[in-house]
Amino acid sequence: MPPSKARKTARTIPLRPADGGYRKGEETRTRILRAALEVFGNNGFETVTTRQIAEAAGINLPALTYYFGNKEGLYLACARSIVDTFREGVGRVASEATIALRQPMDAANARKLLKQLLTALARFLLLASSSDQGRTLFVRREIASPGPAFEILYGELWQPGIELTAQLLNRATSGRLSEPAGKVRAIMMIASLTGFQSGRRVIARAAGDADQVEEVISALHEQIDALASI
Amino acid sequence: MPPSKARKTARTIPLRPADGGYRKGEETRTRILRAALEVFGNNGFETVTTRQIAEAAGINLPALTYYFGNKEGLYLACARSIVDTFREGVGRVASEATIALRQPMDAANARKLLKQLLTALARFLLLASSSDQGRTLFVRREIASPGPAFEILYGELWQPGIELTAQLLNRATSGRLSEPAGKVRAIMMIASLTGFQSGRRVIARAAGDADQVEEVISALHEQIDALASI
DNA sequence: GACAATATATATCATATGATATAAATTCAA
DNA sequence: TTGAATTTATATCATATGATATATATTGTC
Repeated sequence: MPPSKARKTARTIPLRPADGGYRKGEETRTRILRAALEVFGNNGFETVTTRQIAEAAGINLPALTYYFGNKEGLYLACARSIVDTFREGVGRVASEATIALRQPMDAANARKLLKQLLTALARFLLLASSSDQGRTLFVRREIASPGPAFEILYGELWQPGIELTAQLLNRATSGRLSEPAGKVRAIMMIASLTGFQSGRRVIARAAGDADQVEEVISALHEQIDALASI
Repeated sequence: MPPSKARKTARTIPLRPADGGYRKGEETRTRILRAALEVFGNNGFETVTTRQIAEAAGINLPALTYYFGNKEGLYLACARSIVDTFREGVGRVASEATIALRQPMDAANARKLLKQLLTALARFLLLASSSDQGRTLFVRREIASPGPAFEILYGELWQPGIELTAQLLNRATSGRLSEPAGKVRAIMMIASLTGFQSGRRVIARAAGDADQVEEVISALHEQIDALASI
């Protein structure tokens, strides 16, 4: 992290706005973003160099500044993009569960919603193309040791996700699982998913990707079913 | 990562051997190692600067070279130290389980060993002083996106840990859980532990640290009990 | 097709960083 | 106490990196 060049004055050349401009510019912008998502997915903020991203995107270095201001700006853009992707993937199910929670709900129904939510999350996380799996690593890294994008990812993904899951767990056990206890278990369940993605290296690729995912889902469903007899 | 200074010739001044030397030197060595463990625990390899470690250890920069050769040497020393600590913490239980596996074992007994193993791991991970918790982050980081210490941590901790757990799961279900399926679940269980440590921020500190750990253990025990009726 | 707006490329800068050469200080066995 | 072995400190280096100034090229509207 060499130059931290205190930026006293406002930047002379303002960065390209995300919307206006020529079409080619828009394309380049997304090219950079995609490359950055891939590279930042597998390596932390400081590990990645701007030149590395530029090369991966097939552009030159100043283009990065032109489109995103600086390295951190690009990193934050990645975080926001990741949030959007998660919303596309599991936002629907999450919203339905959130709405359902506003009314009374019997335990069996809560368990059903919980299964739907975690199944959707499992599929979204584990069936993503291997180049897309980096986004989970990105989130995990920021949550585990906060970097520039922590606020965004924690506030938009992690906290709401845990809270929703915890509430469903509370209903699923007819309140026998206290609120903090529900959070503990929510974190464990979600961590078992995201952690699986990183730790699966031990498993022979032969096992079959889809089979693994189904096994993961089975395990989660069993846990949820077991809640009935807590 | 500025100078990568190709080291053609052998180092002129050999690094201080880990054993011989004066007593003061030995103390300094461990001071540096402890500081590095703390700093590398919370930040990745490239994020951490050697000056940062030197300051944390209260020594000057060349001392780092003198004792560990270079940044990577220190990082690897941290990894080896972490392996040792894990062995102190859960090696006993793990060894017992490994030995027991050499003979036939009924499912109930396998579940008992599994509970012992995971309980020990949970206590070791989650009841560590907050400055010691960094070691789990260290391991998680290396497993998730391999760095200089991957080989050590994967080979000495992750793989054997997963494999042992998977075998116990296999016995605990009287073979109904196939070998790959067992590995999937082993990874999930262990990831739920290590991930909990990182993701627990959401939970109000008020909840009480020890209570959280007991809740984690309860959840694991329930999962293990549920194996009986798979 | 002209020409303002927008986008890309080249060259260069300042600095934080890992590392070393070298000198001064400390330890401890004899 | 002396003096070689060992440890600590000072000063300095080479370079990879984030960023900018500036020039050239491209786009699309009139």
